[in-house]
Amino acid sequence: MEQEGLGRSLSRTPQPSIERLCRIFGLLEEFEREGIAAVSSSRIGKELSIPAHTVRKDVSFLGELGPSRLGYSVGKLKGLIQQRLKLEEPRGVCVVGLSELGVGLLRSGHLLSERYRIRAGFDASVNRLETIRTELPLYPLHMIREVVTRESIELAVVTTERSWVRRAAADLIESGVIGIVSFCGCEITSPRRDVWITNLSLVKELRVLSALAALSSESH
Amino acid sequence: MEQEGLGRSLSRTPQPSIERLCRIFGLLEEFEREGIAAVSSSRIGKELSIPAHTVRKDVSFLGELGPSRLGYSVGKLKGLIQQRLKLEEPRGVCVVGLSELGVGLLRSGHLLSERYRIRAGFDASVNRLETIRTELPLYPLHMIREVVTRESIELAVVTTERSWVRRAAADLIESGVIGIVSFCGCEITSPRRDVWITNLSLVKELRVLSALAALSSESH
DNA sequence: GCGTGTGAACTGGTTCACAGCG
DNA sequence: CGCTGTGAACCAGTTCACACGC
Repeated sequence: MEQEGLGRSLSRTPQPSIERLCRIFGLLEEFEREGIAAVSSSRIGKELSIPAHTVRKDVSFLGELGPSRLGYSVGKLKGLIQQRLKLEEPRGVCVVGLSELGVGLLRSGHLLSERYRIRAGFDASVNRLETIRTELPLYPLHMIREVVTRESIELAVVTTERSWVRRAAADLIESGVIGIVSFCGCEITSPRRDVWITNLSLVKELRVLSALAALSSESH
Repeated sequence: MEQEGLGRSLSRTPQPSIERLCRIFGLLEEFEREGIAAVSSSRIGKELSIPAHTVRKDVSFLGELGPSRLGYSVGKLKGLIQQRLKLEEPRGVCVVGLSELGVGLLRSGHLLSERYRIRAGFDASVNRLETIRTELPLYPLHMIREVVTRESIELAVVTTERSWVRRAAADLIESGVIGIVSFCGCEITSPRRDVWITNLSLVKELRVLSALAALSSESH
């Protein structure tokens, strides 16, 4: 006797599938905006460079979608992903480190889904804080714990310089953040199993691209 | 009779290994800066959350490192990765799309390795171009082909809004770019096998983080 | 026909385990 | 002994192949 349908847990879904489902979700939002009502696994696959059978397999991890064999209903599939991946509830976000890149992210926050509202910015330098013109509340680094707790911020994007990241991450985690995107050029690892960290690095991406290009051209 | 040592091609190295090697390379640069001369596979692994044997396997794809059984020489390993992954030659970079995020990236370009120099910025709006204060040369979008060719720019970071990405990517590719990092919130795919594209999206990362957090807490 | 859903088969990348060297 | 290097074993995730519904 096992749990069925809605109740089944996704905990044994492979992480790559979860990531693809998040990408699919973003694509479905676009389709919805364009007024497209139904979409096939192969269309999704083409758009995201994922084989159609992989799309179908990923979707099948979500459980029952109900019958409809002429492509997925954009709305239904989007709703299902949202529900099963717990993407419905809005989460407060903060930006830590307000150098050029940090400010850029802060200011482009309106491009994020409205589910991820930027609620605060932090920087080590009070002088710096004063020069930044924005309507968002800005605070010095040492107020992370107070503010993150008060505003129940759950996600953070960190763009400080190397020497500050670990400290900032520790403070964030202590204040109950559940996920961190680090964009500092160095990598940090999570000290706790219940806090997830993603490291992004433009240099790393540029390196991978040049390596791939160089290696693929090398083999004729 | 097969090719040996220096000559062996990396073309059958798994792509995940190539990516890890690029991350290892970044770490080694840090170690070098800190004056650390030797480092073990387990140290590297701990720093990057990669198992030590995977680090060793990845390194072994590079071929001969020469004998030294008490950890890797930071300098030698860095040199080897650089050479085998063709990371030595500097590559010109441009930023396409100068909204908040684009300007942030443009302005934080000095944080990139000096191998990746930003040589130009592009935006659709001439008005916008005029308001941006920078020493870097800025151009309207329609000059991509001319400028990219002239300056032999090989890599691009694109942060335009959705509707412009594909056009911009097409122009970039036509002008000989070998890799594109798209940071537009939507995904684009490469029309050519010899041009590599990486899609980055902050929203996607935030979604993955909340999904992982929600799912892992769900299973007690 | 075209499309999804899914157990079963497969495979590339990871992991193991141990030889070899300092 | 610790640490690298690597063929062989393994397995998670992908891919296949086919049942079923429109």
